[in-house]
Amino acid sequence: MRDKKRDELLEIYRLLRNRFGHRNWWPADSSFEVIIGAILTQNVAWNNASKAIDGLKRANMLEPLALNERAAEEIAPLIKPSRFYNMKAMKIKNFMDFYYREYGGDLSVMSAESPAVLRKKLLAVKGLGQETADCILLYACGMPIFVVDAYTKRILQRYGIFKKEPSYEEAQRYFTENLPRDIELYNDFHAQIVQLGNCVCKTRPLCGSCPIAAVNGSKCRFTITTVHRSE
DNA sequence: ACCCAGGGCGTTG
DNA sequence: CAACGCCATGGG
Repeated sequence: MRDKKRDELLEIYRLLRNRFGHRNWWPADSSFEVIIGAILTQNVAWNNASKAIDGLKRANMLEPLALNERAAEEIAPLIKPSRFYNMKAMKIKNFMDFYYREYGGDLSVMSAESPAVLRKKLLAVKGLGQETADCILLYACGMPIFVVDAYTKRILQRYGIFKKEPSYEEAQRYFTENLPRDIELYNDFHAQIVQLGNCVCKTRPLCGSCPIAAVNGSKCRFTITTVHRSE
């Protein structure tokens, strides 16, 4: 059947959704907070990023105008829990410069760009890579862009869809070419994958050294029905 | 005392 | 392009 890949992906999503319920992403009070959160959560547990967000909020810094006026040195101490805080303060700074220079600090103006153009512009901001840019496009701008992370690539490999871990582009292409162009599906699918990564068994089901979710010749089901929730 | 988290950049080979 | 080192906190 021509829709075999599509059905397989939808089956993975169904398993996850059935296990975890709708994830209702992105966890934030505003779209602007999504953008800052996307930077702060780079290579760190969400718990840490969340603390950094609280730090900004307590200083009344999680607003475009306030954040735009502050130097990176003033932002850094507020986001220490997010790890790599000096780098991330500079990344936030770089984004704010771009945000005001190009769009006057107005998200609706930025969101009026075409997804392809905006993606390219975001990637030109130092500190925003593909995953961060795509998180902004999908979760802040509501654009139909599938977000790939380390877990996503591992799923494709451990399911045997790819023999080795695919590149970001390969993984993204696989999802967007085989799934219906459905923003809500893109939204929750990625959230489900992250939730799976946060589950605890012996080790995390999708962590690099997980013995349970390793390829075993047949299709890996991640022991979805047997892993425990981390929450 | 480990290990790893919802990455990205700069530098090598 | 792949494979590194670097950035440098907090929870299990």
